[in-house]
Amino acid sequence: MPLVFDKDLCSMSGGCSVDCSNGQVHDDSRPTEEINRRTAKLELIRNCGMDPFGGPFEVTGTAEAVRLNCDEMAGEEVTIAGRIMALRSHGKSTFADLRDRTGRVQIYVRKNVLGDEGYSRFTDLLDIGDIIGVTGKVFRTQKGEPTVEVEKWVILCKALRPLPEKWHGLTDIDLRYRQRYVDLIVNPEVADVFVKRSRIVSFVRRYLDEQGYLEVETPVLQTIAGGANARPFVTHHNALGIDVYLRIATELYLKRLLVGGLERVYEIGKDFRNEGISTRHNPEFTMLEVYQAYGDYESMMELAEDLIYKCAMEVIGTPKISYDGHEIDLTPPWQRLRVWDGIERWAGIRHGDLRDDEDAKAVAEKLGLKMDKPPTKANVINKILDEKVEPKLVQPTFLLDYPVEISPLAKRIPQQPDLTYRFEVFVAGKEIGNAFSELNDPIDQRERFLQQAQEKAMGDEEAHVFDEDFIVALEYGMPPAGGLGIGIDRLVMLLTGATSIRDVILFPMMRPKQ
RNA sequence: GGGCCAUUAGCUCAAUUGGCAGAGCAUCCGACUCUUAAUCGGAGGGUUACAGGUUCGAGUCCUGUAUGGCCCA
Repeated sequence: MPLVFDKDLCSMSGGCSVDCSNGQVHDDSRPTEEINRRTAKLELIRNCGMDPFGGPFEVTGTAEAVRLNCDEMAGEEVTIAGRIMALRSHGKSTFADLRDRTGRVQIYVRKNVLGDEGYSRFTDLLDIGDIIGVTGKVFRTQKGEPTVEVEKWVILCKALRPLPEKWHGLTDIDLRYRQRYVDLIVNPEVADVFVKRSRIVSFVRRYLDEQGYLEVETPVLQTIAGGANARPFVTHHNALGIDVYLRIATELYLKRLLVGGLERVYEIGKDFRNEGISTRHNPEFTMLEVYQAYGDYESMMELAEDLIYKCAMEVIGTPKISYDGHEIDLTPPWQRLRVWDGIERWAGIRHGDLRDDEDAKAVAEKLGLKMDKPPTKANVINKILDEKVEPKLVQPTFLLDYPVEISPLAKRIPQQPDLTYRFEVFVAGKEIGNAFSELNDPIDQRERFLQQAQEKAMGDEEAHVFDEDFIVALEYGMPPAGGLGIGIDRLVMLLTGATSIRDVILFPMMRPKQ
């Protein structure tokens, strides 16, 4: 079907009978009519001596600067660049909204300023979604809107696809995640979340750097995926002819660095766990792990509450946050609650009632727990914490002194050797951190690994793997230390109010279409 | 893994009991030099996610598949 353009434009470009059905790609997934219309304009733009895909362009201002300093800048010439988000044409003049990284600003184009040709080029060649640069004087309209009256303009990139509707934007959740770039263009609050995320990560680095921690990078590809209880992704190294795993934690390598004398190290990076996807889980996620020689889980509690409190102050300016209907105050010191006190309080089970696997079976039955794993002591305790205790921990809470069975890398409490110096941090019922006094006794560590190997043999695919080399490292001597892990995605969720992890990950894992 | 729900124009959504598939925005044509969800007049745009089935007739009912969401495990 032939497209007919404005008569002036056609004469200007020396005849432009554009037939879009001719030689155009037809793909069901493409809005072909609109794409063909816009594609046809590329030639017209070139005929006008412009490059539809532009080149470098120097700006002297931003949308935000014009908006904020409109009156001071009135009459001044400014050059800005951005994407056309809206067009309001009035015949011989047109208003448009231009958006750059700082926000939106209105521009005003008039025929008696640009001339007949300049004006018709603007209206005929440009569409919503195109990126342009403009130069003009700042003024305030009668309605008070800060505006740039365009004297010169240039196209910097022609957009071939139309943007979603201006008012509702893009709401289809599937499309928003798959085409995050469109989401970012039309839903400004999405960009805000990722700006905050960047500030959070940047603050964490600054905070730790200032306290003398060294940022390091340890292997993502590992032959033994340890440091956590989770199933890894498997891949293959061709030259070595071996399977390797994507890491599930950085723990064991960072502790090797403590052996090596680095004393204060941290890593911020991706971990990968081969498990389900939910509002709290993405298969790849960002984890902070920090290790402090000569510290313990007490010093890690101080670190965790201070770091997160100061991070909130830095990024959102207040320790009081609203999250999922809860009003939460991150001001230290945070509540401390021993695991067994929590279990007794909310499940009515006492430490002495759950000593071994036999007790566990009875307890699971008594509480009516639906166990998807064998009802061992470790699994039943985990289940009780998951279902009965953790959801109650709305205000920031350190849950302390975890059973040794579910803490294979944490140091035992000498007076209660079935418990460890380990805590998890909960806010709004969600785990955001995990820490312990690190086990540095190689003999005990070997026993723990053996215990885990037994669990694995009994069918627990998430049990910790045996890592002989790590034990060798411990045999060289690792200073007593505290270690802390904080899920960066969870922290970002908390500080941005996001209830789905996918809202704080730019490109969350999605099943491919078709 | 199980249950429930959703999928209709580029986007956001309607469509009565199974009876002609619609609106707004976007697009195209026309008018308009201070609008801002601009306005006014006109036009085009659909394999109703996909594959089957029931029926005179299916967006609507049934079966299966795909993707997503929520809940449960």
